[in-house]
Amino acid sequence: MRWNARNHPFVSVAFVTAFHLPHHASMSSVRVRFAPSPTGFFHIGSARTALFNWLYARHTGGAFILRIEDTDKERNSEAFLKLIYESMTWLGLDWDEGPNPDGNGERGAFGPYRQSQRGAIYEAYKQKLLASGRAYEKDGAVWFKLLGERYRVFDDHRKKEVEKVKCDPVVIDDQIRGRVERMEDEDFVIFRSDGNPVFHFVNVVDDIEMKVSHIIRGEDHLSNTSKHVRLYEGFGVTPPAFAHIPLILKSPEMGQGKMSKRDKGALIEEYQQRHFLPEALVNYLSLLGWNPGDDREKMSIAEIVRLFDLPAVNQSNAKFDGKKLAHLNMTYLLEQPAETFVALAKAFFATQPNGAAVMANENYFREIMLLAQPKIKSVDELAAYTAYFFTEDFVIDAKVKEKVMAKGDPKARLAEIIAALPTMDFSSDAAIEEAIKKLAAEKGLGFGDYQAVTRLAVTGTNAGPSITAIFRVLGRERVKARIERFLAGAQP
RNA sequence: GUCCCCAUCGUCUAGCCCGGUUAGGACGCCUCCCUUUCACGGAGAGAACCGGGGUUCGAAUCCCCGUGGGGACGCCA
Repeated sequence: MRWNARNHPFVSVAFVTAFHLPHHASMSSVRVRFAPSPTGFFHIGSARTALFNWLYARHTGGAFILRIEDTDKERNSEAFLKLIYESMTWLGLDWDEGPNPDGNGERGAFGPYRQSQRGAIYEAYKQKLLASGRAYEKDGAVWFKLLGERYRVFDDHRKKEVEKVKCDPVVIDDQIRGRVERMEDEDFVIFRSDGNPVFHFVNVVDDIEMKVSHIIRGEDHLSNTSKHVRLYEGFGVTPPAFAHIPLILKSPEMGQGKMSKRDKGALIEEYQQRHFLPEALVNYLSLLGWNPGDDREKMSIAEIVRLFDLPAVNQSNAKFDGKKLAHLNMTYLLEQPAETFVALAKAFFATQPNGAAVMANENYFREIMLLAQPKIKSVDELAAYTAYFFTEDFVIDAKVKEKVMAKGDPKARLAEIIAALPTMDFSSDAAIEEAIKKLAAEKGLGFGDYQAVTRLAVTGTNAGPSITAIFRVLGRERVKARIERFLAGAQP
């Protein structure tokens, strides 16, 4: 089915209602939550789920809750917890309720927001089920009891006999997928024999207690939803709206299946370290499984917030494309004001081993960064792209050298440049250009005959800012020294 | 194996609900232009309706069956 729930008759009323809702209306009853568990690195799939929840909350003027699902004592870690706060903050996904971003204390009227601190609540809900006969103890664990006739059957997959319950299928009216039916026909554990509640149980209890109105989560949870709906029924509570968003899959060159933590580009931390612009990442992520319904791609966060809605979310999984993300990052970089870009560059070089040396001369640094701004796709490319400005110890690209030296008499051109250098006007790019053009004209040559070889000698590459800008910034003496050294063949 | 979800260029997608398009855009790739290299920018090329049946004058669009992809089947979350 290629058309989506935007057109689904069941949700069309909800769509119209949401559409006419004033943005950031204070009276919105929408409450959504992002509920990660601090058991691993914060990856792109989690970020996208968080983003869609955040977007929906901001679009409707509802509340965005961060709840920490730290019931797995074995695998939790404080470091991963901190990473959740940091990554979300970096992405600009601020939450209205939940632990404070610095990890000290929390905000919101429905806390505590860490499941590890909600034991008493879970216990009370367990007692409710026990008292109403919807839960029972077996093998030291507590099980949720389905209603219906029981029978036993051999399960091929699990290689054992299991007890099944005859009951009606659970019907889920998903905001994105429409009507989904699924059979839930086995009792399931809600408290482990070690006394700890399991995910399905705490998830539902918390969503009830925190008055969550829309559960927006990955499609991998769609098959859990039938369990959750049965639990809501068991508590006598109407389930919230569900919206299962498509998954992010590996790109074809990465292989098959869901994007996993081991895949290149899967971790938010990675983009943070590479100094990607968070707004570019957010823009890209928003386009994975959603679009504004027209050809717009580059959008400000505010615009995405305004346009985003659940029925417009796609139903099919999307493959991750690092190239498109890089392109988007470049377009954002291109439009940064000079001061902002220089600040970005400073933040990046502050993390580099030679950063202090590179930034030693403020004006020199600034000029070079601005020369590089229109040329790079991400800030972390600055190190390699501008390296030869900050060291005499740069390498000559062998392949480029071979190519450049093969044509004409490049050594003669270099000698001519050296000869012209002492009287060359270095006051502006235009003056340098004029001088080189004059030299070329005298020899019956063109600017290009000097450009490539000079660039090779002075920078070691065939890519970079204009050669005139390089001359001016480097200064007469360094240009001369570099060309002389190149002619002497002293470099590797 | 069982159940659930999904299916338009290599990739992200528009079009599908409400049948009639030269099937549109973007990334990537290629060519050309601009140009002082490399980028940017501009122009263009190439590139898709998974297959088969139906329904219909007419199907990417509606229905069915395959196939393919993804997910779930834990005292993980």
